[in-house]
Amino acid sequence: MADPAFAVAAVDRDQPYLSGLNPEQKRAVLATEGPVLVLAGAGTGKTRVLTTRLAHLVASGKTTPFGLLAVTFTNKAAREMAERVGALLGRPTEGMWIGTFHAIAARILRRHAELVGLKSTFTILDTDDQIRLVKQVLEAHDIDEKRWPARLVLSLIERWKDRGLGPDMVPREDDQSLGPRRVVDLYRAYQERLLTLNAADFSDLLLHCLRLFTAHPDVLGEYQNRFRYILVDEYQDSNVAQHLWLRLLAQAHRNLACVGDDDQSIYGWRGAEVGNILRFERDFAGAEVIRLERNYRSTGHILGAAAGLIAHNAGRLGKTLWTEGDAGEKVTIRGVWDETEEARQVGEEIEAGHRAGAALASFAILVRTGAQTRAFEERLITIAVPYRVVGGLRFYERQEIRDAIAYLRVIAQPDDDLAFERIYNTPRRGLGDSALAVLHTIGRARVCSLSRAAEIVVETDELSPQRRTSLRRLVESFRRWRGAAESIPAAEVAALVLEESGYTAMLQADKSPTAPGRLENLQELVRAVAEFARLAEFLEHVSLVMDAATGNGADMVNIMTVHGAKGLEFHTVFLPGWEDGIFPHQMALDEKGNAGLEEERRLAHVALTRAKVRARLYFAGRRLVHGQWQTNLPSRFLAELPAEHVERQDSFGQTLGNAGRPNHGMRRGDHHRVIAAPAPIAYQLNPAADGFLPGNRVFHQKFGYGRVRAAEGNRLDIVFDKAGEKKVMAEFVQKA
DNA sequence: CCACATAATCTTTTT
DNA sequence: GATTATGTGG
Repeated sequence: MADPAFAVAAVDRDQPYLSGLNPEQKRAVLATEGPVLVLAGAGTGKTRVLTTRLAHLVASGKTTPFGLLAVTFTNKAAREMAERVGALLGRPTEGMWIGTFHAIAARILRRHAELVGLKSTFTILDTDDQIRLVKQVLEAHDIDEKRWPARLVLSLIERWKDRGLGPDMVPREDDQSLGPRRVVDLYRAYQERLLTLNAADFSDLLLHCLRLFTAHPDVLGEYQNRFRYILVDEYQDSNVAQHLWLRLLAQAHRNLACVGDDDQSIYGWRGAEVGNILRFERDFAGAEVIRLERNYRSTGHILGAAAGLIAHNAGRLGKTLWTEGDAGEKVTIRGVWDETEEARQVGEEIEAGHRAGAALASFAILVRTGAQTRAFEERLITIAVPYRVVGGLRFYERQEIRDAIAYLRVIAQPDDDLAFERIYNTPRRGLGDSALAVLHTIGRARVCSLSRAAEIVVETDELSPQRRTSLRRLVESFRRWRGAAESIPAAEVAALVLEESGYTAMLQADKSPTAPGRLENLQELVRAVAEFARLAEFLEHVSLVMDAATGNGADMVNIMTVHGAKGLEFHTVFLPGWEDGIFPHQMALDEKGNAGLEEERRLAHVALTRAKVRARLYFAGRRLVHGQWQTNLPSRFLAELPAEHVERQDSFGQTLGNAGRPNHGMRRGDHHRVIAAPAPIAYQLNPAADGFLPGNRVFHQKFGYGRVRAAEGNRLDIVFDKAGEKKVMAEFVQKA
């Protein structure tokens, strides 16, 4: 069964790729059969183990690349893994499935979409689309958005989805009432809407897969047989749905290796379930557990500080990182007056280090929240030190990029109403809410997309002449662009669309300082499209590979959130804002109590272990938050760092011991007592749309009374008493 | 329907 | 402080 070429490699008993691995790492590579859990602490060579293991499975002839599935959380991790495995094997990883949970689930789903009620061309929605969809659902159910913001409702829905629960599986006690409705009702409506839009959100990729696998054992069997060996990275970040998905896929061969670190689980707010990793041995009977504890990254003091901190968490699997390296410098703590001083001190140290010959890229400033980057950016600009903000505003999330993509989506997927709504009046073409309402009415009546409704309505007199002309131009443009998409390369289509839609012209006319940058971004988008032959392929890439061009190799200081820094390492790490309320963040404390605090502590642990040689912690006495001064106490985490590994370096001399300080977190959002609103006054459609005959007297909301001259299906030719002859949809008139 | 002004809410982290 | 919802006048 194995490819002979690989069998030859298996004869090579040397297995040179194993050299240089420590005993535990080697065990993790060679334990190929049965369930395996590799607990890999920070800096213990996890990636190396993962890639070597994959290479070993192939080189030893246990399977061909075809039988391998490697799952990661980020696209970056997937790319790196593919590259490194390819390098180890000396050949491309063709046939091997390496990708994120979502990308792999999408790939499977595209093949069997019909079995779950989707067309294989389904669109993958981003958060923006999701919010707009929830808003529509809220509106349709007449729920006050002030009391129940779309974001909140969506997060409730997402939490269920993360747990693998469809609308019919939600336990009643988990549901909440929103006045006349329950959240589950909205969830159900939301899912129905997604199906009619032929769309899936991110979580759906997995949920639909789960349904597919359970309802169609033959399909499941196909994948079970194929994937002889399954490998999962960052297992501590997996949610319940992902866990179920893996379990189904691994059932046949039971060769499932999960690599992770419970101490680095920092995505609980996104539905990640630490329990997955804590329960692994119970879920997969006979699992072998391997601990990687030897750290190759950080000095002794840094590891000691991190270990002392994380020891305050209960419910760990327990690992102790150790190193043979030097103790190095102690971790420093500095109290500063405010965030300006904080930024100034960091800036000075970077400048001094750089003068002494250190590369700028060896410095990282890791913040708890994105808003904290500003002070540092301002400071670094002032002292002319180049920096990059990693993961800030991502390329594909910029407004102009999403607009452009929305155009492409409507071309490739005429049913994509959300994309259509986004751009049908961008740039301005005199089409507002009222015109949109007409399209919606037709869309509902005819069970068709807005795009299609637009095509229909321009043949009638439903809209005022200016608006009809405007809409007709748009409809004709889309027709033309769709034709073009058949014959010319995708990138040319994109360029054509931006030009002909007037989008480029709109930005050129825009005098705001951001406009030139936006135009450049659009050019970059066209370049990105050029890497794909077909528009659909590009769109798939966009929705799944949301990470932007990672800053080129230029020598710059790195500024990013701690979340964004996971998996990275730097010589010197600055950790500002270690204050209660900031880090740990108040919201984490308020919403999830002790569990939230523990997750924050793991986050702090991740932050510290990014440093190879030097870690500098800061806390400020006061700080401008939302334009208001806020005074904070030093983070309780500071007091948890073992004294022998840290050094105070300021003259404030405040004590850091503040353990046991009660947390009187204020609860936000007092959303009880929802007032029942009256039923909506819906525009009543004439249910008997057909059946109009020439000569019938009819009444129209806008045009008044008239007489049918000709009828063709739903399209009527009516001579109105006052308004004259008009073409009108039957849905809009009543028999008089 | 659009442009401009004012008001409110926001920021925890992201595939 | 900045983005976004709402209101007013053309």
